Amino acid sequence: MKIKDLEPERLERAANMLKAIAHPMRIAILGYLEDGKKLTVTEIHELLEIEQSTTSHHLGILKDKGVLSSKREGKNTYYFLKHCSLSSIVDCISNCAK
Amino acid sequence: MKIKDLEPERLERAANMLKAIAHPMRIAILGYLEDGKKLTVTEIHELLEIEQSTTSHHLGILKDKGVLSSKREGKNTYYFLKHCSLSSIVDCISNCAK
DNA sequence: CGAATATATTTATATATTTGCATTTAATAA
DNA sequence: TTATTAAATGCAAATATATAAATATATTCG
Repeated sequence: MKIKDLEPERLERAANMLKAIAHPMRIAILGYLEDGKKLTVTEIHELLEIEQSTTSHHLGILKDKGVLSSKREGKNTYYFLKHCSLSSIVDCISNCAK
Repeated sequence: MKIKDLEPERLERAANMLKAIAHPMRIAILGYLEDGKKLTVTEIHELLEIEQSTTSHHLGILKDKGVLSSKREGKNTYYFLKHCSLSSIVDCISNCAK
């Protein structure tokens, strides 16, 4: 499948997913969600040492663009990778960014 | 190598590369540069049917962030992928964007 | 040299993103 | 019910990005 054969809507969706990932904090979030791990908003906000609302915003963006899914359990909401193959994007880019 | 072990500067560089890629026109450009192909600014600007200056800007961003390299030959400047593995990012994301 | 062609840069405007504070909603426990 | 904890949302200010028109620079040719 050649990239150049992508229909415009799919191109747009792919660009939006990449745009969602393309932020240092959000790459770091994906880093914590490798290997099918599931974390709550509070856990991520404490790991990254950023505001709770900022964390929630970032997670919302990642979920909205189809990068993450979430599952509520009681008071907590767990976030996790929607497609586990997405980890490989960050692996690849971090290799190229050496 | 775990993503979560990335140092902040590398995280920043990775985010900038992804941000450079995460744009429909620039994904389309990468599409034309698969398999080691080299194209000039004019060729890309005609293929995508966007302004010459806009094309040059996009190519400049991709080059500046380490996604593309360029080589001048006479009047023409050829652009091409710096790391051919970068095609796989777009392949992966376009799969997930189904 | 001057003309033509290819690319890059400058500039301005429009639009989008990031962040955190304050607030709100949701779930549970006392 | 009220209090507590977890998460989401509305808002505003600062910052960043996209686009295109106009201009500048570079290379080749006559």
